[in-house]
Amino acid sequence: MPELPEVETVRRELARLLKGRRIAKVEVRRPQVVQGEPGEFAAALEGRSVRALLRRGKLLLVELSGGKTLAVHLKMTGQLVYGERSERSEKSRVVIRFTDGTELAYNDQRLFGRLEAVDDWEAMPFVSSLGPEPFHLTPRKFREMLRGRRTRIKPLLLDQHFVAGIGNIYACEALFRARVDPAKPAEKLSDAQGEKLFREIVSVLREAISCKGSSLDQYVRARGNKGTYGKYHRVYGKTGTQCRCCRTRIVRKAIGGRGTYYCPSCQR
DNA sequence: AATGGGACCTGCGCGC
DNA sequence: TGCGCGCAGGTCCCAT
Repeated sequence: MPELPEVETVRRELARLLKGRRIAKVEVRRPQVVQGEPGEFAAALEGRSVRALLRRGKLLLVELSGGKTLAVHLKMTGQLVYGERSERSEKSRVVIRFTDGTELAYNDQRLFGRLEAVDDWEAMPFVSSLGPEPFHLTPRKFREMLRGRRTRIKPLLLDQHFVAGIGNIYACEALFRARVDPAKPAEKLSDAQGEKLFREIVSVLREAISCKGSSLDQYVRARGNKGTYGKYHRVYGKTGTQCRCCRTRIVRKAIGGRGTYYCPSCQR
């Protein structure tokens, strides 16, 4: 799923749905998706109430009473779905039941995602290694961050140590909109290109959030419904369709091992 | 420092 | 119809 816009959507929706609810019981059906001993994981959460929902990059944080936080990384196919007991599926790997009988299910087809109960989420190694949030940067700062970076721009955008929250879809879409070749070394972007790319990153992320994310395969919102940004994708998954600017066919090519969609004629 | 490959998993669509 | 292959929105770890 889940790049910044999808995680942010789930964060906003779960904030309304979960705040104030008290956890009665945590059922770990697949031990490998929780960090540490399942029994300890469950015990750390049970009896606590939901205070707030936060996000850092693609990591979702459920802040609980008594100083604990549930950290959730959805990776490729994780879902957090709130509802009634009957809404569980066979892909529900962890089920968190609240005292009123409603549930938060963690569903995951591929079992890559992780749930962890922590005391200090900001001290998590994953969190302290993250780059800045895109929304906290400016075009000028972003452009300066590209200086001296000889790596190709697209893998750099996907590097969470560089900037947090951008994934494969939004990297491709932002590069297309900025007309930047995904294989171009980052330091070779002109100042204008660097700033343009940053503005396109921010606008594509904002537009995707306002559409509640892109539901291509597994990603769903907090009540199980889909995000609609996929219909606005200009290149991602669009191999063979015509570029909206120049009619050249969009191609897919692996760059840094990841499928990359772009217009070979517009993007320079 | 940067890049490439494999690992972690399941399941879908495609070509033969 | 069935099978094998490639591919999938993420991240980590290792080798070069």
